[in-house]
Amino acid sequence: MSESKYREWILDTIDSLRSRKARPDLERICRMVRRRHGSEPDRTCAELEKLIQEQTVLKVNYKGSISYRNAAKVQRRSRKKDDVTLTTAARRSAVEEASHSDLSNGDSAFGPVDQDEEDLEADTSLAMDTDSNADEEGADESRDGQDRPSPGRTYKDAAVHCASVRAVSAPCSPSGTRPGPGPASGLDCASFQKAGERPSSLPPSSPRALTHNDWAYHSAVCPAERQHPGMQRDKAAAMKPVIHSATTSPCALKNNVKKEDEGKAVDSGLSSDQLVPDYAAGLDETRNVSDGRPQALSLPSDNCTLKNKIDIPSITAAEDSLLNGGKGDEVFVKKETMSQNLMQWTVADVASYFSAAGFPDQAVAFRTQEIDGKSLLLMQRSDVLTGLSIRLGPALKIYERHVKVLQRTHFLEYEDL
DNA sequence: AGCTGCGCACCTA
DNA sequence: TAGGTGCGCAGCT
Repeated sequence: MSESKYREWILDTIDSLRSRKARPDLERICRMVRRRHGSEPDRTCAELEKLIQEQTVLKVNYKGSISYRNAAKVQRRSRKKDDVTLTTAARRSAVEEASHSDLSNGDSAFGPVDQDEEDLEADTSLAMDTDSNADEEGADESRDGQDRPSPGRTYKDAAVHCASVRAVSAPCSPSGTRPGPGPASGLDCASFQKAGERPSSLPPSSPRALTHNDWAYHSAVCPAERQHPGMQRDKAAAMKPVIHSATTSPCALKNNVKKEDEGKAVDSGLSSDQLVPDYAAGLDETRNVSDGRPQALSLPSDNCTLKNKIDIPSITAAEDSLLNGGKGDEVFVKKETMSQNLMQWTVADVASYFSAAGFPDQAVAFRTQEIDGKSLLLMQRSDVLTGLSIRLGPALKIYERHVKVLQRTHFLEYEDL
């Protein structure tokens, strides 16, 4: 309701700014929305964040400053390359359809996501400092406590509050500090929503869509990393290895995955575009992984169908491998086992899974909503974010790290079989 | 003062 | 060459 209203306002505002050749940045958007509709900048900012998460709006770093794009329009731009990407994209289509169909309400704002990002996923981390982590956090705060008094807050304050991004992105700004040499570096942080976000039929705002120096951020998820632009690179670099080892070690994928990654590095050169969806989620995940949490997620219930068959890392690795062209048999086997079971998960299994994944509170919500394996496969982003009445933070993590991964893996496997 | 329109330069495909 | 983007400036309210 009010959300769609905001969505409309914000998109109109972005369009309006664009039409008058003004940069659709946070400040202008907030100002215009306020002037036209009387909405508080904070609120506008929060809503904008949501739209970014949905990819209805793309957040990009263009010529050194943050701009927002109406994803529905951006995506019209580049199709050619998308066609190329379709190879992989097509495979995901099933999942993607499921996860996006209602999300974007036809806006098809699937911008920043593209397999390119997947390709880059690993390496891109280097370039991603740009991001807006603080942003997210700020936005989250706004969301959590929207009533938060913002007396006398100016648009700029809001901008700062919501998009500390700017400060953060400064380092990679135009002045040439963009991480990484040349455009190739532009691609970075990709991964975040990497796979599965875009219906194959929507070549949308593939990275290419945002040309120039656009960097799309998915500002929703990934916080920490982005906050420290300076250290991000290092951090990311440091993490990379962690990711792999942590991810692969448990299973036989190890070698395959590693090779894939090497390949990725190369590929990334291609897609090097500018799109930089917040891939922090990935890093975030990484962190968890290294913490040893989700990864070795041994399924909780003893009687459940999942039992010891699944472990997040293996799924992820398998997926990565798959999405990147990996063909390790082991991967397939693993996945097969996993998704067959997924169809058989009971409500209790699902709850146990999330509980074991570190979301005990949210697991209750799944149980309450009677989400079993089949339902889980049908869940869309919006279902997870809003349908379970769970907090946005964990909801995002659950969706991006678990639901989406499970769905993707399941459908991919389905196609492969 | 703030909003709007737009010429123009820049950039990518 | 076409099309997207946005700076910078002038005019308007």
